[in-house]
Formats: sequence, C-alpha cells, structure tokens
Amino acid sequence: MKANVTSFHVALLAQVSQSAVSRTFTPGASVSDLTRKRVMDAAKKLGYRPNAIARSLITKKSRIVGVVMNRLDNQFYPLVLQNLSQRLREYGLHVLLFISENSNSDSMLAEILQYQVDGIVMASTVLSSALARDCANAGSPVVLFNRMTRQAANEEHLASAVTSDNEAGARLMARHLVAGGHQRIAYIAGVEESSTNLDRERGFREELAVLGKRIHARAVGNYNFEVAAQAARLLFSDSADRPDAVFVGSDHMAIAVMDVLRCELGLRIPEDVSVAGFDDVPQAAWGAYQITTVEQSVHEMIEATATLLQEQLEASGVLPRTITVPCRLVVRASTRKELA
Amino acid sequence: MKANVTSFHVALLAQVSQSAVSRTFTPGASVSDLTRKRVMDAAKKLGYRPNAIARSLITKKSRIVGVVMNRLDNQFYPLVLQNLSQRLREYGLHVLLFISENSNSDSMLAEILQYQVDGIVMASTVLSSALARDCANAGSPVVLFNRMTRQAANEEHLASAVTSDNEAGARLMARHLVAGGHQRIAYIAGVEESSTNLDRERGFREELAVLGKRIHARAVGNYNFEVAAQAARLLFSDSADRPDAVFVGSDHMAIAVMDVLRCELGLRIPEDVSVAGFDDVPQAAWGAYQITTVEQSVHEMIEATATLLQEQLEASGVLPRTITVPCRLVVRASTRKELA
DNA sequence: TTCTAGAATGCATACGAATGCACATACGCA
DNA sequence: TGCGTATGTGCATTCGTATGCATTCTAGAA
Repeated sequence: MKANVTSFHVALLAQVSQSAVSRTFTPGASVSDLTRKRVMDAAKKLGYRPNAIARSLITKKSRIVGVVMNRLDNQFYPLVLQNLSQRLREYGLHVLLFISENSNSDSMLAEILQYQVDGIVMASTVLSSALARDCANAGSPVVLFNRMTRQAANEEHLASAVTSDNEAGARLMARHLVAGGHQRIAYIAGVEESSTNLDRERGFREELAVLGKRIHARAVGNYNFEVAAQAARLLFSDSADRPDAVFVGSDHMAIAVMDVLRCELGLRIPEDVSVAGFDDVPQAAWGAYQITTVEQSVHEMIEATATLLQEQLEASGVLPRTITVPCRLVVRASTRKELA
Repeated sequence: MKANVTSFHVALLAQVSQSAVSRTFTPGASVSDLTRKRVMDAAKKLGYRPNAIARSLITKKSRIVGVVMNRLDNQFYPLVLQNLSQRLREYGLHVLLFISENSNSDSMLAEILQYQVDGIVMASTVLSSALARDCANAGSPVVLFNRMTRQAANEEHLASAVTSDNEAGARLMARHLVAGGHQRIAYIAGVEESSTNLDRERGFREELAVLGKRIHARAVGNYNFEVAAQAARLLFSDSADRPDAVFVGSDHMAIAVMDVLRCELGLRIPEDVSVAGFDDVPQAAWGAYQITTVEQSVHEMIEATATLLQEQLEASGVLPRTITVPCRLVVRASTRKELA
C-alpha cells in the first residue's frame, strides 16, 4: 500500500530528473523518445498518477467547472447536467456540482471560487451584480444557463448567457392555441420574476393580442409541481367560467396540471380542455401525457454553453455574450387542433 | 480587477505574518482575538478567499468526493445526486461529478484519482477488483451505491456498499401479486448481471415458488426505457397466452411498459393486466400511472452512504462494510387487489 | 517579585508539479 | 574547422497554504 507516488519517485527509478517526468506528462513538451519511454515504464511500474491538485496550483488552471443547479426534480436539468458533463469532458474539464438549496447562493459561490474553478455554469439562481463581479475578479467566467441577468446594460459584460428563444416559443404556442379555436386561454407562470417566465409570458401575451385575444386567467406555479397543482385547482374552481386551454410555463408543471384536471376534476384532455407545456422533457412524450409543448434543444444549448465557456477560457479579453437558441413547437395530443 | 489575493497580501495589510492569516482561517488554531479581527478586516478589504487547491496540496485532503453515475434519465439517480450533494455539503465535502458513458470507466477512474478525491461514490459501474485496489492504494475509500461487488469474499474489504434489501422487496411484491389472484405473472429484468437485478429476480422467483407459483414469462429491459418497451411488446405478442401481471425491474421501465400496454395494445391497467415496478420514483405516483412499487428510501440510502464515507474518512483502518436499507411495498392503482 | 504554564506569533519549510534559464548535445552548412 | 540553430536535459524556483519549532508574550501562582 504505497501512499503517494510522486514525480520524484518516478524520476529516481527512471534515472532522469523530475523535470523530465513532468515534461513527459505535459503534451507538447520537449522530451526525447528514449526519455519518454523510460519515464513511462517507471511510471507504470510505480502506478504513478500526476497530481492534479499540484498541477493546478502552479498552472492556475484547475480544469474544473463549477455547475450550480437548483433542484433536479424537473427532468430538464438532469438532462442538461448529463450532456454538459459529457461535453466538458471532451475539453478535459470536470464538473464540480452544487445544488443550491434556497437562498444561500452567495456562500455557495464562495465555496466554488475557493476551488479556483476555470468557469462557472449557473443554471439556478439569478446572479447579482456583486457576485458576477466577484467571479470576474476571481477570473472565473460565468455562463448563465437558461436565464439572463436582470439589468442587461450593466452586467452584459460580466457574464455570458445561453437561453432559448423563450419569447418566440411562446408566440408559437399562442398561435397554435388560437388556431385550435380556444376562447378562454389561461396561463400558469413559473417563477414570476425569472427571465424565462418573463419572456415566455410576454411573448404569449403579445402574440395573443396580435390575434385579438388575451390571457383569460392566470396563476403562478413557481416551476414547482405542487404549486402548479394548486394553481390548476384555483384556475378551475369556478366551473362556470373555466378555461378551455392552459399554457403552462414548463412541462414539469404541466404534468401536475394534467393530473389535477383529469384525476381530480374528471376533465378530458383535450376534449374539455387543452394543456400545453414548455421544454419538451422526455416525460412530455410519454403515452399518458403526450403534451404539446415548445422544445428547448438541450443539445444546442449545451453546445452554446461549451462554446461560450471555451472562448472565455482560451483568450482573455473576449467579451461575454449571449447566445439564443431557437425553439420549436411540438404538437402532441394534449391540445385540440381543429376549430371547435 | 485584482487577480490573486493571497494570504501574504492579507498579512501585509494586517501587519501580521502569513501564518497568522492561515491560522485565522483554520478552525481551532491558536489566534488572539485582536489578530483575528485585523486579519478578517484585511481579508474583507482585499476580497481574500483561501485557495482550496493550495490547501489541499499540503493537507492532502481535497474535500472532494468523486461521484460516478451512469445516465440520469432514470429519475432515481438525479434524486440521489441531489440528496447526496446536499448531505455531503454538511460535512464540507463537494461533489465532482462523472457521468460514465459506456465502458471507459477505468479511464474515468484515473481522472478521478488525479484530483486526489477523499472518497468515491459509484452509482454506476461494477467496480473490478483491480480498480478497487487502485482506489484503495490511492487512499480513496469507495462506496458502491445500489450495487454490490461480484466476488464478495475477495473484495469485501476493498469497498463499502449501500443497497436496499432488493430481495426482500421483490418478495413483498410476489406476495402482493399472488394475493391479487394473478395466474400468469411475468418479469421484466433490468441489466441481467447487475446485483440489483439478480437480487430482485431471485427474491421474486423464490417467493413465488413458496406460494406455489412460478415466473410465467420473462424478458429483459436493461433498465432502459426503449428496451423495456420492446420487452413488453415481446411478452404480449402472443395474445392467447398473455400475462395478467408484470413485475418490472424499475419504475422507469414500468412506465415504458404501461405506455405500450395501454397505447399500443389497448389494454386496461389493472383490469386486463397489473403492472408493478421498483424504486418508487416520483413519477410512479403521477396520476396517469399510479404504479404499485417497492420503495427504496433515497433518504436512508444517502444517510448510509454518508455514514460509510465518513467512517472511512475519519479513522483509517476501519474496514469497509455493507449497509442494507429496508424496502417497503407501496400499493397504488396499477395492480389488481381482489382475487379475480 | 519571580517563576512557570500556556497562549500567541513568526520563521522556515514542505506539499508535488511546471517552467524559465542555462547548458549540453547533435546536426547542417559554409 | 567553425558557426548557428534546434533539440533535450537538469537545476532551481515558484504556486499558496499549513504547520513544526522556537520564541515571545501574558497571566496566574508562589
């Protein structure tokens, strides 16, 4: 049970200097074939593994990206996490995962920065100006995932961002629902002040207006399963004036809504009421739900995230920027198509 | 934009030695109140954050736990990840996440070990003897999550493990299905050679035998959604001799099975056929599925994992051990209860 | 007042790898 | 032979923090 095999031990056995060992394990360094072979042999014999911690200390590159997520019960985020992890691994980057409980996201950020992460992906909290500045000072570029900073002007140059085109997606859905002949269209919001919700709600409202309609009723689901279920009960409490369509701010919430409508209120979908979601998580395609939704391409969003991270890592001085990924309407069985 | 504030800069400003700064940030070290205050003030003024990398190098404790998972599409694992992350954070540990794609789990392990992780949680691959030994040599205790090593005798002392009592859980389900008067009971396996599947299948088979029944038909779903759907199609291809109950190796697969049975084959659940799962993921409780299942308590399993990790971290020389968490039958609407 | 235990502090070094610099060697060409 | 260039190598230092040791300071007891 040999504890720590260091480059010195390898050097000793290979009869070369420690530098030679280091160079052998540094791509592109100048080492002769003979030396390399001797080092590799000795390393294998001793079971040597370069110490990433020590390497990070001197190179000032930890090859670690901090990823902050909120909760993982909305399946969208596990998918993001999985894709992101695999994509970053191709760059030789690794994911240090933080699940932000409630509000202590600044103490969490402190922990992240202690690890000298090369970058941060925030798919969770809104980043305050102060924190964004902290990260910038610490030399850790930030990519906001699926959310924008509030005060664009001021923080634009502090963090990159990836979002899908929430507004356009919501517009598509507005047109789809109106085309289906729905008259009393309701909206269930996510977290009200979140950029995703603001954009989706704005797009939906404005496109409805263009078509001569308006949001007939509205409730807040907070991107939360239980809260969304409550919102649905609320919206449908007045049986005389119940909506004939509900656009829900996420598939995850839409499922809660559908369960309430069908199991508790005995309504048929889409005969009695249409339900639509947003995200196109795998569950939206499940046989029992078949939710009409707006697809956010996880693949493209991850690609964009990787791009933004990389351009911040490679060259310094590159200004952060925002990439917006297009959305796509996915029509399934949960909404009525023909005019009533 | 000041790049790196080190303990020296703080020491300079606070007019103390670098040691004093270090001690101020080391719980339990000997520092006077006056010194501590001056250091803290200076640190705040400069925005100083201890460098965890440098600290790790000298203390040989990275406070990082490597977590290896397979895919995150089975919701059980995101839940585990979320709970684990939060639980470890209470110990001041952080999660370095690895999603193992297919087979290259040994190259992945090499990467993990380079980061000098304090421990490893494997919720993914079976750990070979060789790799287990590598980890032991590297001083990183391993906790296998939801899986056991194959050759217990030899590796027992190489890795700890947490599993639920898969066999007992499957027995409960066997009794439940038999009590429901089912005659042609089928089983859809997960990954055939996995310890979870072996235990579940054995328990199920043996308890059926005790009750004078046997597995009427069997297919393999590989813990995969699509494969499970195929398995269901296969099992029900002969309409003359179709099962009247299916015990599926995981809820995730059970959902695929239910979709096939209802949407493709037009069968009613549980009137025409009962379906049962394993895990009790949140989706199992969704209105459209309401799956009778065997609960694996994520909470208890995480607690056990944390315990095992901690006892390996604290004291050296403690032998690895296995904790088995009890299962519980959760009866919902997807299985027939009364005798037919 | 003197002595002593204990706390507080600073000095110097260590952790393990990367790298600037100086030097050695090899090769090609005039 | 001589010079210049390219390549390979080792020495010594560096990254930022923790910590053993020696030293100083404080306070309490004799």
